[in-house]
Amino acid sequence: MFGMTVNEDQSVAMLSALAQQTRLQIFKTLVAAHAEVPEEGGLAAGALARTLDIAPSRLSFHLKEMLWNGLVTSRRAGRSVIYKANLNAMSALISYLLEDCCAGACDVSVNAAQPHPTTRSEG
Amino acid sequence: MFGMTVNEDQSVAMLSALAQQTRLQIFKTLVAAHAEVPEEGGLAAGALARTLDIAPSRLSFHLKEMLWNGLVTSRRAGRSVIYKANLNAMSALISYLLEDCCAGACDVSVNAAQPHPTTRSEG
DNA sequence: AATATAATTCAATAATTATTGAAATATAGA
DNA sequence: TCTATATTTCAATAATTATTGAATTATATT
Repeated sequence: MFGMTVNEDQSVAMLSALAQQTRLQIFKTLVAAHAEVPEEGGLAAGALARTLDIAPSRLSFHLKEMLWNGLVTSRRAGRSVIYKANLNAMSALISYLLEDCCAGACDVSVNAAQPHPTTRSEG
Repeated sequence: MFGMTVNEDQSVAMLSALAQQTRLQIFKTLVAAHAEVPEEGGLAAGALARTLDIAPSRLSFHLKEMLWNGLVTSRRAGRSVIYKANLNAMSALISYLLEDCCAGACDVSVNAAQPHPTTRSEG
């Protein structure tokens, strides 16, 4: 019913995960390949590495960084490992910034682009 | 009329500024002392240092980090330097996360606490 | 000018984070 | 089992960021 929440330490960890160009790009790329359905959507590590043109070990390092704080999830599919953005975690972080950090004083005009029709509503 | 916007590099810089416990606490403390009126609100460096119980040089280091990316502003008042949270910058960052990073797919239930009545509306 | 207060800068060091390429692990298919 | 593909781990190193205390700069008061 209610979304997840995060505390200060978790927020710092998630912010750290996003505060790096490569990782922010990883997240954006995963969002573009997102699907709400649990076992669908996301991108294989290899595909990500090719898209971002970075070495596999480097990608692995950054994905691990994002995995442990819950910003992404992973599942194995054959010999590939599929990574997927965790939008609930991201929402929780943004809620933290809005509520705990800004005490509601930050007016964010939510004229954000509507979510993609096919990836709508929680599973 | 419209709020400011930030690009990817600026977002990474601002995220880095927030991705550190001391700096996140600095920001929170400044938000608590915020006022919309331009030359009012904020906290002197010394007061901040005492509140957070950290060495002046350490505080200075972190404030500088937050100054250059616009997350806080400063003004001199006598021999004190008053630092103030820049909520417009924070709003811009959150908008970036919501729109550019999550492509609008992040539904943040804005049941955030209403802003403090005395600190409401833009100057 | 001399003194006190407030804050910043600086140098030294410590701690953390990022990159690279080689080696290891896991899975699939011949 | 052998081989190929996909990914992760590891060690070495580089780069960045954080902390400390002393010195400096800026402002105000006497």
